[in-house]
Amino acid sequence: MSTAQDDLTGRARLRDAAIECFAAQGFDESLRAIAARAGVSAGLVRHHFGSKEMLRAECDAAVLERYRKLKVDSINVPATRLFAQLPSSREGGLLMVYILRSIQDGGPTGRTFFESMVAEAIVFTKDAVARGLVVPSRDEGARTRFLVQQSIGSMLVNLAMRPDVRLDDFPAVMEQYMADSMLPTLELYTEGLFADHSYLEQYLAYVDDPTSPPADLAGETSSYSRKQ
Amino acid sequence: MSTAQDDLTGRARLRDAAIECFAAQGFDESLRAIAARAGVSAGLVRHHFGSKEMLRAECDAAVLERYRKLKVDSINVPATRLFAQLPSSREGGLLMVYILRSIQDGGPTGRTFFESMVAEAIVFTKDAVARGLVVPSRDEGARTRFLVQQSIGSMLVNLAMRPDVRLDDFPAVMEQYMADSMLPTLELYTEGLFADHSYLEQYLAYVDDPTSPPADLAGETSSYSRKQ
DNA sequence: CAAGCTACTATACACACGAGTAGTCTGCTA
DNA sequence: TAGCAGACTACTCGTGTGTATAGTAGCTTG
Repeated sequence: MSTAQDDLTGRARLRDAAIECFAAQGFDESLRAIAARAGVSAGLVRHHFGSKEMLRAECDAAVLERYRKLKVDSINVPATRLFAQLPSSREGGLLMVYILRSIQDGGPTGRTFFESMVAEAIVFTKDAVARGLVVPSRDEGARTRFLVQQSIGSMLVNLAMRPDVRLDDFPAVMEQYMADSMLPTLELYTEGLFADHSYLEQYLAYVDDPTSPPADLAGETSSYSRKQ
Repeated sequence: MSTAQDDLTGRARLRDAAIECFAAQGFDESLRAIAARAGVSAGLVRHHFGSKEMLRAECDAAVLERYRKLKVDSINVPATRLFAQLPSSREGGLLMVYILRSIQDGGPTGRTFFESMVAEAIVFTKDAVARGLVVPSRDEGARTRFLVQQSIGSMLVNLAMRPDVRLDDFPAVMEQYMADSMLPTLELYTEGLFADHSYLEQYLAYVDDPTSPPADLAGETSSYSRKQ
């Protein structure tokens, strides 16, 4: 077995450097830059991992494992929000940014992360609804998936719109995001956005009877059927 | 000036092909693939645009212009939602996907698109609040920016999680996204998510007096609503 | 002490991309 | 018909990338 000793040598240093480089710059970062950050030669990647693809696979696995570990470690430390409760520490911020990069990349790894989050959010939301903390939905699965998509997407856009992420301020990125989004999120989740129920009711009437015209935003004008 | 005639020749065909390739595959798509899609040689790019960067700059400008045009053309055709009302037609879907790719890319062009959307959403929301359609916020600017970030991010994640986008089904992508997200969006915007106001109140109390402990998720225990 | 293995470096190869150049074809004009 | 300007193609070049190979230092082991 190889845990503590190897974690000090090149292999683990290379993997950790790759995780940080991938998180900071994206998965197009060159092997030479990763090796330079690890303080080793570039050829060492092949010696230890065989290829860049295998290096990334190991990074993905390591991040997923650390993410699960961090999650179960904090399961008894309830956060103030439903989603994105973990990026407090540097480790959590790094993992979160890496996962966001994976989703931004669009590959199968990002899908795995995303589906994993959706799955755990579904059971979480189901419990919250059962306990009366969250209002029920007409389609729980669709709502939860949508909420996760929104939360992840919001963080992803926030990350992508930054000029450049310094390699060390992962927690700062996440903390500032939470500082900016906490109030709007709580407002939206608590008080909603629309002043009345007309849009929702009109949509429900429309899906129930597609011949009736759909809702119209500028409700004072004449509503004409848009399309079917 | 060159409009109708040149639109049939290589330059405009190349630009349109580049827009579709960038939207479908991202901005890493090679010039050869773009030229092949346009049915011309790769060297033509340099002849007409000078470099790939300049080609993309022209694509960005063209998309921005078409986006504005499509927006003002549909200003008298109110949509059913606040955001993302345009991707009905093929043109609208293509432009939307291109803009999403720009934001995914993270460059200055994406920032321009994003800030433009935030700016127009702010005036839009302000009007909606004044007309009583939307509930007011404690920080209108932050809320609107957050809502745009969420909407864009949700579409972006939805796009990124797809295995591959066919080059012709841009409207299908957007329509399916809207079909999946319409109900959850209307539910969330109309009915909110939390069953009561405790989380929001606790947060407001916390920011008002940071010495008090922050909110706790398992908050069904004591409801000390210490309102400011 | 010597053999051997492991971690590691340095260098080189193959490939793809964008960039650049020269030459050909086409259509208009005088 | 002659000529010319622009549209367009085919080819070459330099660079950066991932990959592969040869070789070296250091520690382990019989």
